[in-house]
Order: sequence, then C-alpha cells, then structure tokens
Amino acid sequence: MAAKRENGRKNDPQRTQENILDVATEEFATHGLAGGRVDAIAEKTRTSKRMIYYYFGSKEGLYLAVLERAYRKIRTLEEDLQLSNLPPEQALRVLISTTFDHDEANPDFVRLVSIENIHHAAHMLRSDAIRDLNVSVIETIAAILARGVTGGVFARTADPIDIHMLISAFCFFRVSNRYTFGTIFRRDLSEPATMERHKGMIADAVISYLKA
Amino acid sequence: MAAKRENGRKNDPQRTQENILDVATEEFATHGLAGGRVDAIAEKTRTSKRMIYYYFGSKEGLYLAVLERAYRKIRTLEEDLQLSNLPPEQALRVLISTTFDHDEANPDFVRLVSIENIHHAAHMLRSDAIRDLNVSVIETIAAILARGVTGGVFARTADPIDIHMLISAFCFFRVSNRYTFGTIFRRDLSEPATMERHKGMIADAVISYLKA
DNA sequence: CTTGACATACTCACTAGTTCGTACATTTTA
DNA sequence: TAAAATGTACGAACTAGTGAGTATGTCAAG
Repeated sequence: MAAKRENGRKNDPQRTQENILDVATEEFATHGLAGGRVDAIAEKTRTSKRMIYYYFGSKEGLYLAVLERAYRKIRTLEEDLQLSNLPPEQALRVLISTTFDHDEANPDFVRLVSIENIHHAAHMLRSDAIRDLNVSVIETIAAILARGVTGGVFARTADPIDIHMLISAFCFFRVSNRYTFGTIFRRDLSEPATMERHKGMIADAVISYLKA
Repeated sequence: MAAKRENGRKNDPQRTQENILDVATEEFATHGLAGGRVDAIAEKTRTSKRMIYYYFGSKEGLYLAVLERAYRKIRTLEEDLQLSNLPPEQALRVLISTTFDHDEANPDFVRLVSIENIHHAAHMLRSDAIRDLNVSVIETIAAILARGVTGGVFARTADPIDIHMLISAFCFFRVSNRYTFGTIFRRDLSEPATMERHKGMIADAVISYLKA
C-alpha cells in the first residue's frame, strides 16, 4: 500500500490531494464558491495551482470534491449512534445533543451547506455520492417515535422528517446565522452558558411537542 | 417630492435608484456578493453602469444599499403588528404565523441574510442603519410571555430572544435550506400542504414548550 | 543489479477572457 | 449658465485555465 513515507519528500499524491482539499475547504467555506480564489488556495498549499487542475480539473470540480468530502464526514458520524436500547425520550435527547454538538463543532460544514443553498444545490444534484446519502437519521428518528407512541410516552404521531427538520433548523441556524443574529441582538451565541441553555431548549421543545 | 412623471422620460433620479436597487437585489440574492456582476446588473436596469457608480460609489456600496433596504422593509412589517389585545397563546400563534409567512414570501431577504452571514456580517456591522434596528419583536414577545406567565397559561419563564430564535430558526431554515434539504429528503418544502403542517408544528412546539 | 522504458507526479511561465471602475463627452433641469 | 444626471468607450488588474517540459518511482529485460 505504501501508506506513508517518512523521509522521501516527493511524489505523495494522496497527501497532496488531501492538502489541497483541506486548504480549499477553508477557502470556500470562508469566501464562497465565487469568492474563493484558486490562486489563494494554491498559495496556501504545499503544491502549485497546476496540481489543483491536474487532480480536480476545474474550480467547480474542486468545490464539488470539497463538498463531497464534507458530507462523507458527517455520514460516518450519524451512522454509529446506538440509540435503540435507550428509552424513547432519552434516545431523542442524545440524538438532539449530537446534532447540536456536530453543527457547533463543524462551522465549515454548515457554511458549505449555506453556500450550496445559494447555488440552489446545483452541485449536490450533480453528485451521486451526495444524492445517494443514506439518510439513516430518519430511520433512527422513526424508530424512536414509534417506540414512544406505542409505549405511551409520546401522545402525537409525527413525521420523522419533520422532526428532523425541527431539530436541524435550530442547530443549523445557531451556527449559520451566528453573525447577523449576534449583531442584531448583541449576543454571542458561542458562549458556553448560552450553548447549554439552547441545547436544553430545543430538546425540551421537541419533547414537549411530542408529548402534547 | 415629484413622485412620478407620466410623460417626461428623463432625469428621474429616485426612480433610477429604485430601479438599480431592485435589479441589484435580485442579482446579489441569486449569485451572492462575489458572484454578482455589476455589468449584469447594469444591463438589466433602465440605465447604465455609470449610474450605479454615480449613486452607489462601488459594488460594495451598492450591496450595502440593497441590504439596508431589505432590512428596512421587514422592520416596517414587524412594527405594525397589534398583539396586545389577544390572549397570550393566540398572540404567539399570530406572531409565528406572520414570521413564517414573511420568510416564505421573501426568499430574497432570506438569501441576502445567508450571504451576509458568509461574510461574517461585515457589511451589517458597518451600517448604522441596520445595527440600530429597533428590534421590536423582542419587546412584543417579552410582553406576551409575561402575560402568559402571570395569567397561568405558560408554566415556564423563557428568554424572549431565545424564543424568537426558536421561531426564526425554523421559519428561516425552511427557506434558506430549501434546496439541500429538499434534495436529500426528496421533499418539496414549498407545497401548500407541507407549509401548513410546518406552520402548525412550529407553533405547537413553541407553545407546548412554554406550557411544559 | 543495472539499464532503460513508461506512467504518474510535478514545475514554471504564460494567456485569453473577465470584471470593476473611470475619463470624457453630452444632455437635462433649475 | 451652473449643476445634476446620464451615456459611451476604455483600461488596469485580476483570474481561471493551459502548454510544454521536468522529475520521480516502478518494473521488466538484459
């Protein structure tokens, strides 16, 4: 496999590509697709602009690769949650907490998704890798809701996608709209105390909604 | 005032500026600040590129004017809601419904805010007009919450800004993330039935949260 | 084990086209 | 006539993308 090489400093295609993707992720997340500069990316890499075109073909190709990589990352994360043993309410709280922490910990991902929405998800549509994303969260939520209803803990039958949206919207918004919201209401959304309060609030809101 | 002029076809600075702003709003909302083209805007106006620079100085100046105008619009909207006569729960439902409908009806505004967040709200910060926005919604919510608690309808004392965020996040997300969410979950968020269900859901969620 | 052929990885310099912004000339209004 | 408003044409700088050649590593044959 020739995984890594300690001393030989040259010809390490895998590392070169990773390096480009790392830098490009930051550039696009910071400036958007149109605002991101290929030259700026090239300068920050260990390699040259020519290599970007060698590996990714075009600026859009690079952007797409960045996007796919970002989605692949969260997919992994979502998949290894084991919630079926927990009681419904607690399972939901864990799931919400995970979503909350994930968005909080990955502002770059949140920003890339925002940017992709500005482009009407055009690149996502073109990518099989992303479109065929196994949306396991929905099944997880569906199972929790079903258990909750049969067990009499939840009073309401809700659409799992709607519930996912309710949770996602809040967690995502906190990060995506951090700057405008923070400016208008003079509030720092990344303060630990605020974060904890918000995490509790969205969990309580979802659960009391299901119990009502 | 010289509001409008039926026949005289020339030199109508107010109308020229409005025209430029209309076109620019669409361009920036569609392509972002970096992606928006001054030449493209100029072509779609009744006037020329020269006039854009004459009135707005620079591309950024134009963008800022667009942003300020968009915020001024909603401010007006928020201010003439009369909710103090309604019982707390109903008042909240009307407020939520209004927020929901506003975001739904103004995707351009939602997109501009998204774009501004990508730029870390940098332009907003530079604009006194926006920064000093009278955030009357918060007072409105605070009043409703207070009435609800004293009246015994609401069991919980909540921060009005947090409640505003809970509402805003959901309504905003539905519009801002329409494309990525719609693509992943194969769901059209602008369908009337879906819209009505979501509107009911966020209202129920907020109210049951406050009652719990 | 050494030579040489070949594919992959990489470098440097360059270009064609775009994009913001402006100099200059002209018309309209007061 | 002065000031404000407008149109045309142009340029300087930037930006995505490429042409052409070089280095590196692998592997087969001698």
